[in-house]
Amino acid sequence: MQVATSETAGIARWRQIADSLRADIAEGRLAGALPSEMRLAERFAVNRHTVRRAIAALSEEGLVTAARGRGTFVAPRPGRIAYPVGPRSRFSENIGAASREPGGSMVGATREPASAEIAGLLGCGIAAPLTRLELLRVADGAPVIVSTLWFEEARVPGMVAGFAETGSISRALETLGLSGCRRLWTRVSAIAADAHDAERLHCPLATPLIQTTSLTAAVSGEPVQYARSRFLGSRFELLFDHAVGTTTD
Amino acid sequence: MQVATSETAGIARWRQIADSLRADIAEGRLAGALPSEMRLAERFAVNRHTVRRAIAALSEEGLVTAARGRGTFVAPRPGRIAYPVGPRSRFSENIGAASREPGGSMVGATREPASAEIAGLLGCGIAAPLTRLELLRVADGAPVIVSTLWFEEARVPGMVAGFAETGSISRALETLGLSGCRRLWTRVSAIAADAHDAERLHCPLATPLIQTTSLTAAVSGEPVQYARSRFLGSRFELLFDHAVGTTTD
DNA sequence: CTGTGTTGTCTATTTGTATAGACAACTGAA
DNA sequence: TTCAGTTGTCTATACAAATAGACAACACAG
Repeated sequence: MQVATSETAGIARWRQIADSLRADIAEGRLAGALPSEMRLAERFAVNRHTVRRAIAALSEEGLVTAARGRGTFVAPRPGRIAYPVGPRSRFSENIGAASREPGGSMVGATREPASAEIAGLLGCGIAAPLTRLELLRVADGAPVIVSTLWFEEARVPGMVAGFAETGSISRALETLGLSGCRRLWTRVSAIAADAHDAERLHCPLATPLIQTTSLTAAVSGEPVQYARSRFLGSRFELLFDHAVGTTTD
Repeated sequence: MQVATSETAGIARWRQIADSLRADIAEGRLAGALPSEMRLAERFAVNRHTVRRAIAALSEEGLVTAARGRGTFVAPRPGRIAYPVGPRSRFSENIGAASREPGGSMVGATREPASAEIAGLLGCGIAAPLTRLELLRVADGAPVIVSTLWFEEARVPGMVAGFAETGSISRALETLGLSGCRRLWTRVSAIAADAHDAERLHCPLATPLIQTTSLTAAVSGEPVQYARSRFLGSRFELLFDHAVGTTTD
């Protein structure tokens, strides 16, 4: 709720106000009618036009709709999706469980040599040929997750065609005889959306994203997939249940 | 690596460049000497002065040091701390395990009535008196985590004094006969640092933060603590190990 | 020592952001 | 119908950001 008064840290005041209002909407602190432009201008200690600029941005994103004479209203929009993450959690099931329509598509596929990092994780040779897939996941038609997946070609061949045929990574793995794969671990950090991801996710530049990396292994324990995903922070809350005791200690 | 060319989305070009370079540094893609200002200006398709402005910001943050005639260099700085999160993971142990000096202080303590949300989580009455603590955690003297903790006073009395005496939440709980507490679950999202947290964490406004909420229970299963924490995204990577199988499915 | 490369500083201009004022057009309650 | 409240639009000005050019000061290799 605070807007930097003098030093703006390179972020326009209107953008700060838009971000603040967006966060309030995401956290459920703002719903229905927004305070009037004049009220918001007082609250944020800025000129009314600056508030208008912020609201215009939110309107463009579809988060609010303004009506002359009546006010500005938060558009009906689902809150954060509680997204469970575990050894076998899957996008379609999670989204379906949240009563959203899951969907997605492959937006890129390429072949590249394994970097030292990925080689170490997948247990393959440095520079071994990898298949790299770029997936865009949507919920109710809106893009929400961008993922980059890496598979070693020798061990997991034909994933591009497999995904094209089955529309699902786990089903494509199954057709390769790799059923029962499980995620070994997930690492989570937070980043700001760059122009590339912002375009894919239809969000403003520098929107906070949850970034995860994870390693998935076959039943044998052999790593089969390394993935890096970016979730819209305002749309997701990853849920890790410690009830059975995650063995980090 | 892309800077918005025409429409800046309310984020100054210098800020975008600073953010991009900061991310590269955080991900280990940039170390030692940075490309020269002229080279960076070419890469980002901006005037050299704009690059200088970005570097000035990073220099202010202590991420880089510039030397006339020699170039600009990434300051020695630890990468991301892999921070395990589980039922019993604790700040001091995690930071110590990462060979950093843990520290911290209570920066705020207040009493407030339980909101419906917190009442539901802690299993107490709405408007029941809560103790709310604000903690600032540092690693090697640098602030890295801001946490807000809530305890029901009737069940967990005197936490302010307890933390003041012991310097630790878990030890304060132990003096109340609440040993063996465990975290039941952790939820993770990503937010942008507001002016308040930015000041506490000594980071630029809107820096991406990992936000977690978690519920901790006594051995009896009775909830004793609800916490909300904000971690610097560039300094942390939360690690969730699924090896034993987190029961989210 | 010279020349190339790099950062640092200064001046100037253009563009974007923020502020200000005013009025139009619409809404909804009294 | 009137009036207070609200958003929408237009014009104008001040300040910050971005760009441009030039030169100084330093580093380092040949």
